[in-house]
Amino acid sequence: MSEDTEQPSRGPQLSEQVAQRLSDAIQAGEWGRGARLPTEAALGERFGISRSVVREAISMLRNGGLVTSRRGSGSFVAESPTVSLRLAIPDPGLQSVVEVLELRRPLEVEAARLAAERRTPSQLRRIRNAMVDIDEAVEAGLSGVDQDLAFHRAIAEAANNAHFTAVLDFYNRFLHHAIRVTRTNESLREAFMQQVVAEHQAILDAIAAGDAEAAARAAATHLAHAEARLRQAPTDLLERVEAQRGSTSTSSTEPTGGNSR
Amino acid sequence: MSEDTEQPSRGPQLSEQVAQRLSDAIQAGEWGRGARLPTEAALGERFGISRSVVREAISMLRNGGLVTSRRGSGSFVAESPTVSLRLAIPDPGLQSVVEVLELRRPLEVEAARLAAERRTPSQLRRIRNAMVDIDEAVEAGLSGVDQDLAFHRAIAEAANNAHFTAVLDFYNRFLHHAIRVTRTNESLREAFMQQVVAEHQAILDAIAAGDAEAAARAAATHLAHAEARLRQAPTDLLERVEAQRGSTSTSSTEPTGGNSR
DNA sequence: ATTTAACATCTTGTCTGACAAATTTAGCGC
DNA sequence: GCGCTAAATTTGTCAGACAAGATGTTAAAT
Repeated sequence: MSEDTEQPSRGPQLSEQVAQRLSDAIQAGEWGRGARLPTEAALGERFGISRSVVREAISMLRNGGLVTSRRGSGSFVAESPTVSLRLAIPDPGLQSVVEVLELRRPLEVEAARLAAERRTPSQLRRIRNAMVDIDEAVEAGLSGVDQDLAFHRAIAEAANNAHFTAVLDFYNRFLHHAIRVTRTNESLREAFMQQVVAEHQAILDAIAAGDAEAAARAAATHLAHAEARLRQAPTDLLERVEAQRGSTSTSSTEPTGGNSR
Repeated sequence: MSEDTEQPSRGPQLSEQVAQRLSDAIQAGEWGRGARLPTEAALGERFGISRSVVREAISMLRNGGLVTSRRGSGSFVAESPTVSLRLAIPDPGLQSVVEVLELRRPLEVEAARLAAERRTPSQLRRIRNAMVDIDEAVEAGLSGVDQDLAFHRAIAEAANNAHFTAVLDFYNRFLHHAIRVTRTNESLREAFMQQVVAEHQAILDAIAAGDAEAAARAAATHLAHAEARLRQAPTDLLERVEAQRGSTSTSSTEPTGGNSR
Protein backbone atom coordinates (compact mmCIF):
# COMPACT_ATOMS: atom_id res chain seq x y z
CA MET A 1 0.00 0.00 0.00
CA SER A 2 2.75 2.40 0.83
CA GLU A 3 4.69 1.57 -2.31
CA ASP A 4 2.63 3.69 -4.66
CA THR A 5 5.46 6.08 -5.35
CA GLU A 6 9.08 5.20 -5.96
CA GLN A 7 10.74 7.02 -3.12
CA PRO A 8 12.97 9.77 -4.45
CA SER A 9 16.24 9.67 -2.60
CA ARG A 10 17.29 13.24 -2.13
CA GLY A 11 20.58 13.95 -3.75
CA PRO A 12 22.41 16.44 -5.86
CA GLN A 13 19.66 17.29 -8.30
CA LEU A 14 16.16 15.92 -8.08
CA SER A 15 15.19 16.55 -11.67
CA GLU A 16 18.43 14.96 -12.75
CA GLN A 17 17.67 11.81 -10.82
CA VAL A 18 14.23 11.64 -12.37
CA ALA A 19 15.67 12.18 -15.82
CA GLN A 20 18.12 9.39 -15.22
CA ARG A 21 15.44 7.02 -14.02
CA LEU A 22 13.20 7.89 -16.94
CA SER A 23 16.08 7.38 -19.30
CA ASP A 24 16.79 4.04 -17.73
CA ALA A 25 13.17 3.02 -18.02
CA ILE A 26 13.11 3.93 -21.69
CA GLN A 27 16.39 2.17 -22.24
CA ALA A 28 14.99 -0.87 -20.53
CA GLY A 29 12.20 -0.85 -23.05
CA GLU A 30 9.35 0.06 -20.73
CA TRP A 31 8.04 2.21 -23.55
CA GLY A 32 9.07 1.32 -27.07
CA ARG A 33 10.16 3.63 -29.81
CA GLY A 34 7.51 6.14 -30.71
CA ALA A 35 5.31 5.12 -27.83
CA ARG A 36 3.59 7.78 -25.78
CA LEU A 37 4.82 7.85 -22.25
CA PRO A 38 2.58 8.66 -19.29
CA THR A 39 1.32 12.17 -18.75
CA GLU A 40 3.37 14.55 -16.71
CA ALA A 41 0.83 14.33 -13.94
CA ALA A 42 1.01 10.55 -13.92
CA LEU A 43 4.78 10.58 -13.91
CA GLY A 44 4.73 13.10 -11.11
CA GLU A 45 2.56 10.82 -9.04
CA ARG A 46 4.64 7.78 -9.90
CA PHE A 47 7.88 9.39 -8.79
CA GLY A 48 6.30 11.34 -5.99
CA ILE A 49 7.31 14.70 -7.35
CA SER A 50 5.65 17.77 -8.74
CA ARG A 51 4.92 18.43 -12.36
CA SER A 52 7.68 21.02 -12.55
CA VAL A 53 10.34 18.46 -11.89
CA VAL A 54 8.79 16.06 -14.34
CA ARG A 55 8.83 18.78 -16.95
CA GLU A 56 12.47 19.58 -16.31
CA ALA A 57 13.39 15.93 -16.48
CA ILE A 58 11.52 15.47 -19.73
CA SER A 59 13.13 18.63 -21.01
CA MET A 60 16.52 17.06 -20.41
CA LEU A 61 15.59 13.92 -22.26
CA ARG A 62 14.13 16.00 -25.05
CA ASN A 63 17.33 17.96 -25.40
CA GLY A 64 19.16 14.68 -25.32
CA GLY A 65 17.13 13.56 -28.30
CA LEU A 66 15.50 10.73 -26.40
CA VAL A 67 11.93 12.00 -26.39
CA THR A 68 9.83 14.47 -28.31
CA SER A 69 6.83 16.36 -26.99
CA ARG A 70 3.77 17.56 -28.85
CA ARG A 71 1.55 20.09 -27.18
CA GLY A 72 -1.87 18.73 -26.54
CA SER A 73 -0.85 15.23 -27.44
CA GLY A 74 1.85 14.04 -25.11
CA SER A 75 5.49 13.13 -24.91
CA PHE A 76 6.81 10.29 -26.98
CA VAL A 77 9.91 8.18 -27.06
CA ALA A 78 11.94 9.33 -30.03
CA GLU A 79 11.75 7.14 -33.10
CA SER A 80 15.49 7.30 -33.53
CA PRO A 81 17.35 7.79 -30.29
CA THR A 82 20.75 9.39 -30.57
CA VAL A 83 24.16 9.12 -29.11
CA SER A 84 26.05 12.32 -28.73
CA LEU A 85 29.66 13.34 -28.55
CA ARG A 86 30.48 16.54 -26.79
CA LEU A 87 33.76 18.35 -27.02
CA ALA A 88 34.71 21.10 -24.65
CA ILE A 89 36.28 24.14 -26.22
CA PRO A 90 39.20 24.94 -23.95
CA ASP A 91 41.29 28.00 -23.80
CA PRO A 92 42.65 27.94 -27.31
CA GLY A 93 46.15 26.66 -27.44
CA LEU A 94 48.37 25.12 -30.02
CA GLN A 95 48.30 21.79 -28.27
CA SER A 96 44.57 21.22 -28.49
CA VAL A 97 44.47 22.32 -32.11
CA VAL A 98 47.29 20.00 -33.04
CA GLU A 99 45.56 17.11 -31.34
CA VAL A 100 42.42 17.72 -33.33
CA LEU A 101 44.35 17.99 -36.55
CA GLU A 102 46.04 14.74 -35.69
CA LEU A 103 42.68 13.08 -35.60
CA ARG A 104 41.31 14.86 -38.62
CA ARG A 105 44.18 13.95 -40.85
CA PRO A 106 43.45 10.23 -41.27
CA LEU A 107 39.79 11.06 -41.76
CA GLU A 108 40.47 13.48 -44.57
CA VAL A 109 42.93 11.10 -46.13
CA GLU A 110 40.40 8.29 -46.09
CA ALA A 111 37.72 10.65 -47.39
CA ALA A 112 39.95 11.53 -50.32
CA ARG A 113 40.57 7.87 -50.99
CA LEU A 114 36.88 7.04 -50.95
CA ALA A 115 36.07 10.10 -53.01
CA ALA A 116 38.43 8.90 -55.71
CA GLU A 117 36.55 5.63 -55.80
CA ARG A 118 33.01 6.84 -55.49
CA ARG A 119 32.65 10.43 -56.60
CA THR A 120 29.87 11.06 -59.04
CA PRO A 121 30.46 13.42 -61.94
CA SER A 122 28.44 16.14 -60.26
CA GLN A 123 30.42 15.74 -57.05
CA LEU A 124 33.64 16.00 -58.99
CA ARG A 125 32.29 19.14 -60.60
CA ARG A 126 31.52 20.57 -57.21
CA ILE A 127 35.06 19.95 -56.01
CA ARG A 128 36.40 21.70 -59.09
CA ASN A 129 34.10 24.65 -58.53
CA ALA A 130 35.24 24.87 -54.92
CA MET A 131 38.83 25.12 -56.09
CA VAL A 132 37.94 27.87 -58.50
CA ASP A 133 36.13 29.66 -55.70
CA ILE A 134 39.30 29.66 -53.64
CA ASP A 135 41.22 31.35 -56.41
CA GLU A 136 38.51 33.91 -56.94
CA ALA A 137 38.29 34.68 -53.25
CA VAL A 138 42.02 35.08 -52.93
CA GLU A 139 42.21 37.32 -55.98
CA ALA A 140 39.39 39.35 -54.50
CA GLY A 141 41.57 39.95 -51.48
CA LEU A 142 39.64 37.68 -49.14
CA SER A 143 41.23 35.08 -46.95
CA GLY A 144 39.55 32.27 -48.83
CA VAL A 145 39.30 30.27 -45.64
CA ASP A 146 35.61 29.56 -46.07
CA GLN A 147 36.20 28.46 -49.63
CA ASP A 148 39.05 26.28 -48.49
CA LEU A 149 36.76 24.59 -45.99
CA ALA A 150 34.15 24.18 -48.70
CA PHE A 151 36.73 22.46 -50.88
CA HIS A 152 37.52 19.94 -48.21
CA ARG A 153 33.87 19.49 -47.45
CA ALA A 154 33.12 18.78 -51.08
CA ILE A 155 35.69 16.02 -50.95
CA ALA A 156 34.14 14.59 -47.82
CA GLU A 157 30.74 14.65 -49.47
CA ALA A 158 32.14 12.85 -52.48
CA ALA A 159 33.14 10.01 -50.19
CA ASN A 160 29.44 9.23 -50.02
CA ASN A 161 29.49 8.36 -46.37
CA ALA A 162 27.56 10.81 -44.27
CA HIS A 163 29.63 10.10 -41.18
CA PHE A 164 32.69 11.66 -42.72
CA THR A 165 30.97 14.96 -43.37
CA ALA A 166 29.38 14.86 -39.93
CA VAL A 167 32.60 14.26 -38.03
CA LEU A 168 34.63 16.66 -40.10
CA ASP A 169 31.99 19.36 -39.72
CA PHE A 170 32.02 18.67 -36.01
CA TYR A 171 35.74 19.23 -35.70
CA ASN A 172 35.63 22.18 -38.04
CA ARG A 173 33.17 23.79 -35.67
CA PHE A 174 35.62 23.11 -32.87
CA LEU A 175 38.48 24.62 -34.81
CA HIS A 176 36.37 27.56 -35.80
CA HIS A 177 35.70 28.30 -32.15
CA ALA A 178 39.13 27.43 -30.86
CA ILE A 179 41.16 29.30 -33.41
CA ARG A 180 40.99 32.90 -34.30
CA VAL A 181 43.14 33.58 -37.27
CA THR A 182 44.18 37.12 -37.53
CA ARG A 183 43.63 38.94 -40.73
CA THR A 184 45.66 36.80 -42.97
CA ASN A 185 49.25 37.75 -42.97
CA GLU A 186 49.73 38.82 -46.54
CA SER A 187 53.33 37.83 -46.95
CA LEU A 188 52.62 34.48 -45.37
CA ARG A 189 49.75 33.93 -47.69
CA GLU A 190 51.72 34.85 -50.75
CA ALA A 191 54.44 32.43 -49.84
CA PHE A 192 52.07 29.60 -49.09
CA MET A 193 49.41 30.09 -51.65
CA GLN A 194 51.22 28.58 -54.57
CA GLN A 195 52.09 25.51 -52.57
CA VAL A 196 48.54 25.17 -51.29
CA VAL A 197 47.13 25.48 -54.77
CA ALA A 198 49.49 22.83 -56.07
CA GLU A 199 48.55 20.47 -53.28
CA HIS A 200 44.87 21.01 -53.86
CA GLN A 201 45.38 20.38 -57.54
CA ALA A 202 47.11 17.11 -56.82
CA ILE A 203 44.22 15.92 -54.70
CA LEU A 204 41.71 16.96 -57.29
CA ASP A 205 43.60 15.29 -60.12
CA ALA A 206 43.83 12.03 -58.25
CA ILE A 207 40.15 12.07 -57.41
CA ALA A 208 39.28 12.94 -60.99
CA ALA A 209 41.45 10.09 -62.22
CA GLY A 210 39.86 7.73 -59.74
CA ASP A 211 43.25 6.86 -58.29
CA ALA A 212 42.45 6.17 -54.67
CA GLU A 213 45.98 5.68 -53.42
CA ALA A 214 47.24 8.79 -55.15
CA ALA A 215 44.37 10.77 -53.67
CA ALA A 216 45.18 9.46 -50.22
CA ARG A 217 48.85 10.30 -50.63
CA ALA A 218 48.09 13.77 -51.92
CA ALA A 219 45.72 14.45 -49.06
CA ALA A 220 48.21 13.14 -46.52
CA THR A 221 50.90 15.36 -47.94
CA HIS A 222 48.63 18.37 -47.98
CA LEU A 223 47.53 17.91 -44.40
CA ALA A 224 51.02 17.20 -43.13
CA HIS A 225 52.19 20.41 -44.77
CA ALA A 226 49.22 22.31 -43.39
CA GLU A 227 50.05 21.15 -39.91
CA ALA A 228 53.67 22.06 -40.43
CA ARG A 229 52.64 25.53 -41.57
CA LEU A 230 50.51 25.86 -38.48
CA ARG A 231 53.29 24.77 -36.17
CA GLN A 232 55.73 27.04 -37.92
CA ALA A 233 53.89 30.28 -37.31
CA PRO A 234 51.72 29.66 -34.31
CA THR A 235 51.94 33.11 -32.83
CA ASP A 236 50.74 34.60 -36.06
CA LEU A 237 47.90 32.20 -36.48
CA LEU A 238 46.66 31.64 -32.98
CA GLU A 239 45.06 34.26 -30.91
CA ARG A 240 43.48 33.95 -27.56
CA VAL A 241 39.79 34.50 -27.47
CA GLU A 242 39.91 37.14 -24.84
CA ALA A 243 37.26 39.33 -26.34
CA GLN A 244 34.86 36.82 -24.82
CA ARG A 245 36.10 37.55 -21.36
CA GLY A 246 35.77 41.28 -21.65
CA SER A 247 32.73 43.43 -21.22
CA THR A 248 29.61 43.65 -23.32
CA SER A 249 30.90 46.49 -25.42
CA THR A 250 32.82 44.46 -27.98
CA SER A 251 30.70 44.84 -31.04
CA SER A 252 30.07 41.67 -32.94
CA THR A 253 33.08 41.82 -35.15
CA GLU A 254 33.67 38.30 -36.32
CA PRO A 255 37.30 38.06 -37.31
CA THR A 256 37.40 35.67 -40.20
CA GLY A 257 38.36 32.41 -38.61
CA GLY A 258 40.21 29.64 -40.30
CA ASN A 259 43.54 28.00 -40.66
CA SER A 260 46.41 27.87 -43.04
CA ARG A 261 45.78 25.09 -45.44
CA MET B 1 8.36 53.71 -23.42
CA SER B 2 7.04 50.39 -24.57
CA GLU B 3 10.51 49.08 -25.25
CA ASP B 4 11.16 47.76 -21.79
CA THR B 5 10.69 44.21 -22.92
CA GLU B 6 11.90 42.61 -26.12
CA GLN B 7 8.61 41.63 -27.67
CA PRO B 8 8.33 37.88 -27.87
CA SER B 9 7.03 36.98 -31.29
CA ARG B 10 4.78 34.00 -30.83
CA GLY B 11 5.97 31.00 -32.69
CA PRO B 12 6.51 27.29 -32.43
CA GLN B 13 7.91 27.18 -28.92
CA LEU B 14 8.28 30.16 -26.69
CA SER B 15 10.91 28.68 -24.43
CA GLU B 16 12.83 27.60 -27.48
CA GLN B 17 12.88 31.13 -28.84
CA VAL B 18 14.10 32.45 -25.54
CA ALA B 19 16.78 29.79 -25.36
CA GLN B 20 17.89 30.73 -28.84
CA ARG B 21 18.03 34.40 -28.01
CA LEU B 22 19.90 33.74 -24.81
CA SER B 23 22.30 31.52 -26.68
CA ASP B 24 22.81 34.24 -29.26
CA ALA B 25 23.42 36.81 -26.56
CA ILE B 26 26.02 34.61 -24.93
CA GLN B 27 27.60 33.84 -28.25
CA ALA B 28 27.73 37.55 -28.97
CA GLY B 29 29.69 37.97 -25.78
CA GLU B 30 27.11 39.84 -23.76
CA TRP B 31 28.28 37.78 -20.82
CA GLY B 32 31.76 36.36 -20.96
CA ARG B 33 32.90 32.93 -19.93
CA GLY B 34 32.15 32.19 -16.32
CA ALA B 35 30.16 35.36 -15.87
CA ARG B 36 26.92 35.24 -13.94
CA LEU B 37 23.95 36.04 -16.08
CA PRO B 38 20.93 37.92 -14.78
CA THR B 39 18.55 36.30 -12.37
CA GLU B 40 15.65 34.33 -13.72
CA ALA B 41 13.30 37.05 -12.61
CA ALA B 42 15.32 39.70 -14.38
CA LEU B 43 15.48 37.66 -17.56
CA GLY B 44 11.77 37.06 -17.35
CA GLU B 45 11.14 40.77 -17.18
CA ARG B 46 13.60 41.47 -19.95
CA PHE B 47 11.97 39.04 -22.34
CA GLY B 48 8.49 39.68 -21.07
CA ILE B 49 7.88 36.12 -20.01
CA SER B 50 7.35 34.22 -16.82
CA ARG B 51 9.97 32.55 -14.77
CA SER B 52 8.89 29.10 -15.91
CA VAL B 53 9.84 29.82 -19.47
CA VAL B 54 13.12 31.34 -18.39
CA ARG B 55 13.84 28.24 -16.41
CA GLU B 56 13.05 25.96 -19.32
CA ALA B 57 15.20 28.03 -21.62
CA ILE B 58 18.10 27.98 -19.19
CA SER B 59 17.56 24.27 -18.74
CA MET B 60 18.05 23.81 -22.46
CA LEU B 61 21.24 25.81 -22.47
CA ARG B 62 22.42 23.90 -19.42
CA ASN B 63 21.80 20.59 -21.14
CA GLY B 64 23.59 22.00 -24.13
CA GLY B 65 26.60 22.65 -21.95
CA LEU B 66 26.46 26.38 -22.44
CA VAL B 67 25.60 27.39 -18.90
CA THR B 68 25.79 25.94 -15.43
CA SER B 69 23.53 26.75 -12.51
CA ARG B 70 24.29 26.73 -8.82
CA ARG B 71 21.42 26.80 -6.39
CA GLY B 72 21.45 29.95 -4.33
CA SER B 73 24.13 31.51 -6.43
CA GLY B 74 22.93 31.92 -9.96
CA SER B 75 23.42 30.72 -13.51
CA PHE B 76 26.76 31.16 -15.17
CA VAL B 77 28.11 30.96 -18.65
CA ALA B 78 30.09 27.76 -18.87
CA GLU B 79 33.84 28.14 -18.64
CA SER B 80 34.33 25.80 -21.55
CA PRO B 81 31.49 25.82 -24.02
CA THR B 82 31.07 22.70 -26.05
CA VAL B 83 30.27 21.62 -29.53
CA SER B 84 28.31 18.45 -29.90
CA LEU B 85 27.91 15.78 -32.50
CA ARG B 86 24.74 13.77 -32.48
CA LEU B 87 24.18 10.56 -34.31
CA ALA B 88 20.76 9.06 -34.78
CA ILE B 89 20.50 5.36 -34.20
CA PRO B 90 18.45 4.13 -37.12
CA ASP B 91 16.81 0.84 -37.63
CA PRO B 92 19.85 -1.31 -37.46
CA GLY B 93 20.97 -2.42 -40.87
CA LEU B 94 24.16 -3.67 -42.32
CA GLN B 95 24.59 -0.53 -44.38
CA SER B 96 24.76 1.87 -41.45
CA VAL B 97 27.12 -0.38 -39.55
CA VAL B 98 29.44 -0.71 -42.51
CA GLU B 99 29.49 3.05 -42.96
CA VAL B 100 30.54 3.52 -39.37
CA LEU B 101 33.20 0.89 -39.63
CA GLU B 102 34.47 2.62 -42.74
CA LEU B 103 35.02 5.72 -40.69
CA ARG B 104 36.39 3.92 -37.70
CA ARG B 105 39.03 2.04 -39.61
CA PRO B 106 41.37 4.94 -40.43
CA LEU B 107 41.00 6.18 -36.87
CA GLU B 108 42.02 2.89 -35.35
CA VAL B 109 44.85 2.55 -37.81
CA GLU B 110 46.16 5.97 -36.91
CA ALA B 111 45.67 5.24 -33.23
CA ALA B 112 47.79 2.11 -33.58
CA ARG B 113 50.45 4.10 -35.38
CA LEU B 114 50.55 6.76 -32.71
CA ALA B 115 50.45 4.15 -29.97
CA ALA B 116 53.56 2.53 -31.40
CA GLU B 117 55.30 5.87 -31.21
CA ARG B 118 54.06 7.13 -27.89
CA ARG B 119 52.91 4.29 -25.66
CA THR B 120 54.28 4.36 -22.18
CA PRO B 121 55.39 1.12 -20.56
CA SER B 122 52.29 1.00 -18.41
CA GLN B 123 50.06 1.55 -21.42
CA LEU B 124 51.80 -1.27 -23.22
CA ARG B 125 51.22 -3.43 -20.20
CA ARG B 126 47.54 -2.56 -20.25
CA ILE B 127 47.25 -3.59 -23.88
CA ARG B 128 48.91 -6.88 -23.07
CA ASN B 129 46.56 -7.46 -20.17
CA ALA B 130 43.58 -6.71 -22.39
CA MET B 131 44.73 -9.37 -24.78
CA VAL B 132 45.05 -11.86 -21.99
CA ASP B 133 41.57 -10.92 -20.83
CA ILE B 134 40.19 -11.82 -24.23
CA ASP B 135 41.67 -15.26 -24.02
CA GLU B 136 40.40 -15.79 -20.52
CA ALA B 137 36.91 -14.64 -21.43
CA VAL B 138 36.79 -16.88 -24.46
CA GLU B 139 38.03 -19.85 -22.50
CA ALA B 140 35.39 -19.09 -19.90
CA GLY B 141 32.78 -19.45 -22.59
CA LEU B 142 31.98 -15.76 -22.88
CA SER B 143 31.77 -13.89 -26.12
CA GLY B 144 34.75 -11.71 -25.26
CA VAL B 145 33.22 -8.79 -27.10
CA ASP B 146 33.66 -6.43 -24.19
CA GLN B 147 37.24 -7.52 -23.75
CA ASP B 148 37.84 -7.07 -27.46
CA LEU B 149 36.55 -3.53 -27.23
CA ALA B 150 38.73 -2.97 -24.19
CA PHE B 151 41.76 -4.11 -26.17
CA HIS B 152 41.09 -1.61 -28.90
CA ARG B 153 40.37 1.06 -26.34
CA ALA B 154 43.67 0.43 -24.65
CA ILE B 155 45.38 1.02 -27.96
CA ALA B 156 43.49 4.24 -28.47
CA GLU B 157 44.50 5.38 -25.00
CA ALA B 158 48.11 4.60 -25.78
CA ALA B 159 47.91 7.04 -28.68
CA ASN B 160 47.89 9.74 -26.00
CA ASN B 161 45.38 11.89 -27.79
CA ALA B 162 42.10 12.12 -25.96
CA HIS B 163 40.16 12.77 -29.13
CA PHE B 164 40.82 9.30 -30.41
CA THR B 165 39.34 7.65 -27.36
CA ALA B 166 36.41 10.06 -27.38
CA VAL B 167 35.47 9.50 -31.00
CA LEU B 168 36.03 5.77 -30.88
CA ASP B 169 33.98 5.49 -27.72
CA PHE B 170 31.29 7.52 -29.41
CA TYR B 171 31.06 5.18 -32.35
CA ASN B 172 31.34 2.15 -30.14
CA ARG B 173 28.26 3.36 -28.32
CA PHE B 174 26.54 3.64 -31.66
CA LEU B 175 27.59 0.16 -32.65
CA HIS B 176 26.62 -1.19 -29.28
CA HIS B 177 23.12 0.17 -29.77
CA ALA B 178 22.83 -0.60 -33.44
CA ILE B 179 24.15 -4.11 -33.32
CA ARG B 180 22.94 -6.91 -31.25
CA VAL B 181 25.52 -9.58 -31.37
CA THR B 182 23.76 -12.81 -30.83
CA ARG B 183 25.17 -15.32 -28.48
CA THR B 184 28.31 -15.90 -30.36
CA ASN B 185 27.97 -18.56 -32.93
CA GLU B 186 30.32 -21.14 -31.55
CA SER B 187 31.48 -22.64 -34.79
CA LEU B 188 32.01 -19.18 -36.23
CA ARG B 189 34.01 -18.20 -33.21
CA GLU B 190 36.14 -21.27 -33.29
CA ALA B 191 36.99 -20.68 -36.91
CA PHE B 192 37.74 -17.03 -36.46
CA MET B 193 39.33 -16.94 -33.09
CA GLN B 194 42.74 -18.13 -34.08
CA GLN B 195 42.88 -15.57 -36.85
CA VAL B 196 41.71 -12.81 -34.55
CA VAL B 197 44.28 -13.72 -31.93
CA ALA B 198 47.03 -13.71 -34.51
CA GLU B 199 45.99 -10.31 -35.81
CA HIS B 200 45.82 -8.88 -32.32
CA GLN B 201 49.23 -10.29 -31.59
CA ALA B 202 50.64 -8.63 -34.69
CA ILE B 203 49.31 -5.25 -33.61
CA LEU B 204 50.62 -5.69 -30.11
CA ASP B 205 54.06 -6.76 -31.30
CA ALA B 206 54.38 -3.80 -33.59
CA ILE B 207 53.33 -1.41 -30.84
CA ALA B 208 55.71 -3.07 -28.41
CA ALA B 209 58.52 -2.77 -30.92
CA GLY B 210 57.67 0.86 -31.56
CA ASP B 211 57.28 0.20 -35.26
CA ALA B 212 54.61 2.70 -36.26
CA GLU B 213 54.18 1.59 -39.84
CA ALA B 214 53.96 -2.06 -38.93
CA ALA B 215 51.37 -1.24 -36.30
CA ALA B 216 49.34 0.71 -38.81
CA ARG B 217 49.54 -2.11 -41.33
CA ALA B 218 48.58 -4.71 -38.76
CA ALA B 219 45.64 -2.65 -37.58
CA ALA B 220 44.50 -2.03 -41.14
CA THR B 221 44.65 -5.72 -41.88
CA HIS B 222 42.80 -6.61 -38.73
CA LEU B 223 40.00 -4.14 -39.36
CA ALA B 224 39.66 -5.06 -43.01
CA HIS B 225 39.32 -8.68 -42.01
CA ALA B 226 36.88 -7.79 -39.26
CA GLU B 227 34.71 -5.96 -41.72
CA ALA B 228 34.92 -8.85 -44.13
CA ARG B 229 33.86 -11.22 -41.37
CA LEU B 230 30.92 -8.96 -40.61
CA ARG B 231 29.86 -8.78 -44.23
CA GLN B 232 30.24 -12.49 -44.57
CA ALA B 233 27.83 -13.46 -41.83
CA PRO B 234 25.54 -10.50 -41.39
CA THR B 235 22.43 -12.45 -40.54
CA ASP B 236 24.23 -14.12 -37.69
CA LEU B 237 25.62 -10.92 -36.28
CA LEU B 238 22.87 -8.43 -36.86
CA GLU B 239 19.59 -8.63 -35.15
CA ARG B 240 16.70 -6.21 -35.30
CA VAL B 241 15.96 -4.39 -32.09
CA GLU B 242 12.35 -5.36 -32.12
CA ALA B 243 11.94 -5.88 -28.43
CA GLN B 244 11.86 -2.09 -28.23
CA ARG B 245 8.78 -1.85 -30.39
CA GLY B 246 6.79 -4.54 -28.69
CA SER B 247 5.39 -3.90 -25.27
CA THR B 248 2.79 -1.19 -24.83
CA SER B 249 0.89 -0.35 -27.97
CA THR B 250 2.08 -0.88 -31.49
CA SER B 251 -1.01 0.33 -33.21
CA SER B 252 -0.88 2.65 -36.18
CA THR B 253 2.74 2.07 -36.99
CA GLU B 254 4.25 0.77 -40.16
CA PRO B 255 5.00 -2.91 -39.72
CA THR B 256 8.74 -2.40 -39.86
CA GLY B 257 9.28 -3.60 -43.35
CA GLY B 258 12.28 -5.69 -44.14
CA ASN B 259 15.38 -3.69 -44.80
CA SER B 260 17.17 -6.47 -46.56
CA ARG B 261 20.28 -5.46 -48.38
C1' DA C 1 -24.77 4.74 -43.44
C1' DT C 2 -21.21 7.99 -44.22
C1' DT C 3 -19.49 12.40 -43.78
C1' DT C 4 -19.23 16.65 -41.44
C1' DA C 5 -19.50 19.79 -37.76
C1' DA C 6 -19.77 21.02 -33.04
C1' DC C 7 -18.52 19.76 -28.53
C1' DA C 8 -16.17 17.71 -24.44
C1' DT C 9 -11.97 15.96 -22.75
C1' DC C 10 -7.25 15.41 -22.31
C1' DT C 11 -2.29 16.98 -22.48
C1' DT C 12 1.38 19.99 -22.87
C1' DG C 13 2.79 25.03 -22.57
C1' DT C 14 2.68 29.10 -19.85
C1' DC C 15 1.43 32.03 -15.92
C1' DT C 16 1.25 33.14 -11.00
C1' DG C 17 2.38 32.70 -6.27
C1' DA C 18 4.59 30.52 -2.59
C1' DC C 19 8.08 28.09 0.14
C1' DA C 20 12.59 25.39 0.77
C1' DA C 21 17.53 25.10 0.29
C1' DA C 22 21.79 26.96 -0.58
C1' DT C 23 24.70 30.78 -1.38
C1' DT C 24 26.11 35.45 -0.95
C1' DT C 25 26.18 39.67 1.39
C1' DA C 26 25.71 42.75 5.33
C1' DG C 27 26.15 43.67 9.98
C1' DC C 28 28.22 43.31 14.41
C1' DG C 29 31.25 42.45 18.09
C1' DC C 30 36.07 42.21 18.97
C1' DG D 1 41.05 43.08 9.89
C1' DC D 2 38.72 38.63 11.58
C1' DG D 3 35.14 35.49 12.90
C1' DC D 4 30.45 34.81 13.73
C1' DT D 5 25.52 35.49 12.98
C1' DA D 6 21.63 37.16 10.52
C1' DA D 7 19.45 38.97 6.55
C1' DA D 8 18.98 39.21 1.68
C1' DT D 9 19.40 36.91 -2.68
C1' DT D 10 18.85 33.14 -5.95
C1' DT D 11 17.86 28.72 -7.75
C1' DG D 12 15.06 24.42 -6.85
C1' DT D 13 10.60 22.59 -5.90
C1' DC D 14 5.74 22.70 -5.01
C1' DA D 15 0.85 23.87 -5.97
C1' DG D 16 -2.94 25.55 -8.66
C1' DA D 17 -4.78 27.76 -12.62
C1' DC D 18 -5.61 28.93 -17.42
C1' DA D 19 -4.33 28.87 -22.54
C1' DA D 20 -3.29 26.36 -26.82
C1' DG D 21 -3.69 22.20 -29.42
C1' DA D 22 -4.90 17.59 -30.12
C1' DT D 23 -7.97 13.72 -29.60
C1' DG D 24 -12.16 11.44 -29.27
C1' DT D 25 -17.26 11.57 -29.05
C1' DT D 26 -21.64 12.95 -30.32
C1' DA D 27 -25.02 15.09 -33.08
C1' DA D 28 -26.51 16.86 -37.40
C1' DA D 29 -26.73 16.80 -42.40
C1' DT D 30 -26.79 14.65 -46.75
